[in-house]
Amino acid sequence: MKNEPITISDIAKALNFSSSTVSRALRDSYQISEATRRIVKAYAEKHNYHPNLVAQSLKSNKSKSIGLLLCSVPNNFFAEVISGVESIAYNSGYHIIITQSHESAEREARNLEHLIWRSVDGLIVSLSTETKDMSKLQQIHANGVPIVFFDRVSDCIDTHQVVADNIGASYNLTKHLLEGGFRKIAQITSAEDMSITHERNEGYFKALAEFGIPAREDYIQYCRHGGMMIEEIETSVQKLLDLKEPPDALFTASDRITIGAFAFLHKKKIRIPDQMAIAGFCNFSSPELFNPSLTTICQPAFEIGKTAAELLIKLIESKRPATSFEKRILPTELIIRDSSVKKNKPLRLVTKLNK
Amino acid sequence: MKNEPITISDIAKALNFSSSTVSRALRDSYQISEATRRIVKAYAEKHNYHPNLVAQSLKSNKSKSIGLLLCSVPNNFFAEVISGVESIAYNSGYHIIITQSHESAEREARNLEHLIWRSVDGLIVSLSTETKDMSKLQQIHANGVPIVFFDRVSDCIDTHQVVADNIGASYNLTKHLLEGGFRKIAQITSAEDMSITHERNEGYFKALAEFGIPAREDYIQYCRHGGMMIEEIETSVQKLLDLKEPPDALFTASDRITIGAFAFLHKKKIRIPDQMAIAGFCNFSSPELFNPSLTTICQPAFEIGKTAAELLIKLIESKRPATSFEKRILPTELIIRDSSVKKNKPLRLVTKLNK
DNA sequence: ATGCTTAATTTTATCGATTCCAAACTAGCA
DNA sequence: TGCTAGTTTGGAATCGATAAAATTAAGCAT
Repeated sequence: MKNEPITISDIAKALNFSSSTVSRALRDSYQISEATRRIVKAYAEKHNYHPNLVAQSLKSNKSKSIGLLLCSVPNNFFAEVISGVESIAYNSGYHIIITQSHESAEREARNLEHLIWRSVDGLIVSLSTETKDMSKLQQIHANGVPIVFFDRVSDCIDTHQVVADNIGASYNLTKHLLEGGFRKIAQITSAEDMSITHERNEGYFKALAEFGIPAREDYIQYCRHGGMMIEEIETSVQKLLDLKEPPDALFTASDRITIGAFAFLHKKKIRIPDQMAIAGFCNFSSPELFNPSLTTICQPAFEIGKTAAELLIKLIESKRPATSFEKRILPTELIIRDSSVKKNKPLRLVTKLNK
Repeated sequence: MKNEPITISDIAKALNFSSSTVSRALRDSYQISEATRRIVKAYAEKHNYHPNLVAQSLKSNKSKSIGLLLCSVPNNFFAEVISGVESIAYNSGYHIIITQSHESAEREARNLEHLIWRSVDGLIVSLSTETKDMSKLQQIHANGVPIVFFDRVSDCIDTHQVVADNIGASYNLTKHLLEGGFRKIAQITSAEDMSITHERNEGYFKALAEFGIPAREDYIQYCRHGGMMIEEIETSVQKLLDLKEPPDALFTASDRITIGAFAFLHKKKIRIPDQMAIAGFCNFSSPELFNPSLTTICQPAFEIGKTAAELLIKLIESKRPATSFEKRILPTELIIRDSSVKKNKPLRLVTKLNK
């Protein structure tokens, strides 16, 4: 039961019209008689005609595809972002092309090139921890390819940004630890010069300042590779443990770092939260099942993906180039569990924090 | 610094050649003089020429893209599969188009249609739990689109299959429970008529039989939606708990079911493993951090993705249609942790099982 | 000088859809 | 009857790359 797709010229031949008439009829052009339109459409329907998207792309110079540049697919945060992007893109007739940088700037550049060859109509980008040189992305943007940043954003390019409320989230988490009686709160975070690192630092400092606690430089550990390699996380925790005055609580500022540090404390048989409390950003599933259950900040990853896709598609489809851009800041959720609450004062509550 | 991509005819005009000469020179055709070839290539290199893939697609009727049909991206197993597929596809010049069925047969059919309009060169498919009607897929296959199945496969179409060693894995896990002294082992598994369900049942029955233990029908709970909705998992566990003779161990036959059942036991304050042992398939990260640490079967998801992509690309690029197909069965890893070991006999070991 | 072979390049058609331009036909009106 | 305006359709070019067919140029033997 061969069923080769039929083309406009097949229809034209069959009905004895010219292909331009058929094309116009199918697209409801104003200059086609009602009768012709009906005949053509009926035939197309009956023979299951669908336009050849490749040919349309060539003609229109639009590929109806969106390039996604992110670190890693098997990472709950990014997987949910992808799902969010897909949900919007699918309904608007776009498909998405996913590339992974694995936190390598070089791989990121290659992926970018690849996506441009694929002639994507726009890009949704979360920068790698290594990225320093923004010139390639700037050039692409200058050439008219719309870009929307999410999560790890950059101000080097004037465009939309979609992020979680990083400042608010880390402020609230740090405050929660302070209110719980912890005073020596260390932070393990991503590479030093990323947007999310700055923002998460800001909230952390703000909460400390409010409690009159001076921020100690040796209480902040940066993971240059964002926790891609487990060693850098373990080294960071170990450094903190080895301090003359080790911290009593850890604020871990990314998914991988949270899990890695938690696992390392386990391995070292350090009692949580008695010897060391721990809480941090984490979109991994089921932190409530951990031992002890883990206090986390959960980012609205699906929403971030949806929002980024909506903004990008609007950019792509708008007649004239946009001139004003927005930074969408989405609320996070702090879920307090056992890992950050001293045993003598059991507490278990869920707070939803909006910016 | 506008930098519009240049085309073959741009080069042709600039160098005073015809476009076919340029095309052939770039493709190292035999009938082009060495001198011309060098001039053209130098110019192309200098002006950063890259062929327009859309035009190539239209001409060659190859899109250099692979359609991926799976349940859900934010699911560690599938996310790792995607990553594996991407790693191979990227190096072979293919890009992947991902669609999610969310376990809905109707959505699956729509996605399939969408992928065909996109004129993908081949499909990598894991069926939804709902899928009954294979006719659409069969028709697509009959029309010459190569397909490779993974995980949830079907024999309705004669093609390659890539799966984990489901029989071996569930045999080994059941045997482990039996050797640990458990005798009333229930299974919570996916929809009844899926390949993976059959295979996982087979291993479970085989181990029971070896120990002379009759399989009880009321000890097998099927989740029609594969655990998509948490209620069906909770209902299944509750039914087992409500039995006159409730089981003493649970074998959970999919990622979501494992996590869902574990969480439900937690919620019901059932002591694991004293009151109820639990162990099952799970590709989620860090089950060793759970309370108690969770015995799991981990599937080689990344490898499954890689293998499926390799087989598919071979099918796509082979001159004549393949006539013989293989079923690749990849080894799983059983990691025994506390959730399946009675307290009085502590044990902690890692076994790697090959088929 | 003529014919024949081979090498190098150009011309032209093609993939499928779209669109500019022109042609054909129908009404309406002086 | 003739002319204009409006409606409907066909022809041809286009997007960029490719390939079959045609052309040109050069080399060599008779």
